[in-house]
Amino acid sequence: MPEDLEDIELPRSIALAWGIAANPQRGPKREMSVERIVEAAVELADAEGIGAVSMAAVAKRLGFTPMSLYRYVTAKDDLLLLMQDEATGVPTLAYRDAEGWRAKLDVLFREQVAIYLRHPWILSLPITGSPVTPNSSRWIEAGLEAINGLPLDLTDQLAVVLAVTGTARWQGMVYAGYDASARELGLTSDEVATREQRLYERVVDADDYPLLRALVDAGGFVAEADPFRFGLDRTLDGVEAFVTDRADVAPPRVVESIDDLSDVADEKKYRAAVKARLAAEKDVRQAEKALRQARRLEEQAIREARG
Amino acid sequence: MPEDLEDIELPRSIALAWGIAANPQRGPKREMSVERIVEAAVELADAEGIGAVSMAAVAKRLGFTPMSLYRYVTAKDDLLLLMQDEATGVPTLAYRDAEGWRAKLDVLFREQVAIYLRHPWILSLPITGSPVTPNSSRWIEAGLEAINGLPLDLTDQLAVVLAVTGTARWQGMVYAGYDASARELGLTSDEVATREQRLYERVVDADDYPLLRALVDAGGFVAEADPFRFGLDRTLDGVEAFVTDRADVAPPRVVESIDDLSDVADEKKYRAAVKARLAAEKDVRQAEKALRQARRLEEQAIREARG
DNA sequence: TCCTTTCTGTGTATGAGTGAAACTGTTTAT
DNA sequence: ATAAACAGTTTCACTCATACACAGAAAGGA
Repeated sequence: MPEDLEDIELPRSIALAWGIAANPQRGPKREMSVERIVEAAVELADAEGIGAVSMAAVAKRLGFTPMSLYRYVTAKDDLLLLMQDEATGVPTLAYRDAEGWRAKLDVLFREQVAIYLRHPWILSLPITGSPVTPNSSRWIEAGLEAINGLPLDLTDQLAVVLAVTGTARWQGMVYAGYDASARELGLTSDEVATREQRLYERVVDADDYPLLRALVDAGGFVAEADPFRFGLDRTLDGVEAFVTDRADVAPPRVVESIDDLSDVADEKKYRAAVKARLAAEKDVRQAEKALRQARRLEEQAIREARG
Repeated sequence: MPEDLEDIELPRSIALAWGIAANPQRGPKREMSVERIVEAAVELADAEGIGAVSMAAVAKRLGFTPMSLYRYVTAKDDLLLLMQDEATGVPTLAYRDAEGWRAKLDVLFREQVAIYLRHPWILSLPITGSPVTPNSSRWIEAGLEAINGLPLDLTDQLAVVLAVTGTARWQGMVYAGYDASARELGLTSDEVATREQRLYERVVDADDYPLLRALVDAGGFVAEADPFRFGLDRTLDGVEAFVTDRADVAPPRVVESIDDLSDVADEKKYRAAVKARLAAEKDVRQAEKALRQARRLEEQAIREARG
């Protein structure tokens, strides 16, 4: 590891995001502020897309000349990072009211997707590792809180949070893509899906793509089912199975339990309670699964009775 | 649904991608070709990033003037779509040799990640729904083939394929982001991770982000574990559990079986299905009740352990 | 009080990008 | 043979990020 890694200069953009950048003491009064600039840029991006965000356009919206912005932001990339953090915002507290880690993660997931739909341009910004910004960090924190207490070691916890984030981002990309096409073509989202279905029908032949062709013929791209819902549910199923397996071996790690619970007599009772809860959650999942299956069978029976 | 959706004009870019664009009959011989242009553009993007891909730069690489490209490609966006399809390529046949659907999906997953690392600029192109291009379609086809025979209906099959694709894309984004930072800063990937770790250490405080801070202190961002591996494994676990549950009831659906569904009208079966569904709903309610009880017990145990 | 330093917002300039339109010369169908 | 269709070029109008020099404003030190 080289020397300079041990004491890194904070990049100006990150310092700005955390509000710990040095502010000038002398000179004329500032007429703008980083916050106002970022706000204006976000409004612009929301309204007309990220392509409309030029230094000149942002400055014009604020009533200043383009170059004046560079007194606040060192480069456009800085501005984009700050925009990302601003638009990402923080999770609401709704996830705390949700019962169980699955429901909590689900709330966080849906809020993230909603954000990507509200600010789709976030998805077109270049990613550089995980953004070390305050609001992004809050989402990670919330995700960790949602699964806190599960018998997962720290890297696995991060992996679960990342999986949810990634799924949200993926769904956001696809849906925002539909929205963008819709706006561009002047159609509704459904019509765009229909259009895509038609394109596939026109272009995918059964010789080269037998399975895809079957899927297209069955109307797979205009189905009302939400494929991302399914994917996330399976992922969480997998996590659930994983922690249920480990609940027997590894003790659950609640954040307070790190120092509080280890030396208490009732720890055994506590562990048993957690295990019971996990088992109960699994029971619920299984019962719900059985219910879904029963519903499918019923629908199939209806079709058969009609046909 | 509007009229024009019923018979859509193929967008020129998509027609080009499928090689079914009308070629001119008269006039001077063409000196270039769409393929050569796309190839040159991809080479440029691989070498110097998508930012280096300007019409002028591509033309220069081919020894022509910038405007000449517009005889082959209607706009830069077209070129970008074609580049994406070209760089995406097709899956190798390795997945066919893998045993079992999980291994097959895993091969496809890793190949996709590798592609994103080889052509990271793909990830910065705007997504418009799913790209209706030949190579993208081949990946979907391969994914469907990998899970063909599992007791999943078509929309769920698509959901599984999409989940794997999304995870690959997500991993690609994060890793390519690290690569990009590494190149930009002249560091190795490990050093970039260390740098990020240091930034988090500097900036995340334990009051606002207790769990994230604990993760950072434990070196969670320089851990050698692969969080994406974990996520994908859990997702596939979930899919496996899902199909195992359904295997008892639903017959496996191979592609040929699509049209020989039972067309028997059976009212008795339908009534039984409804009854089963009602029973299942009751089970869910009971399981949820037990879960609530278990949660209460757990909270009580926590309080006792603390007090 | 006055001067120096530091900072603000502005004006101007540069190099690079997309792409429209008009132009010259070539090939093919009729 | 002739006209239509086309290839590649040239020129032009526009937008963009940002470097640099400037005039004036605020604060600190003499």
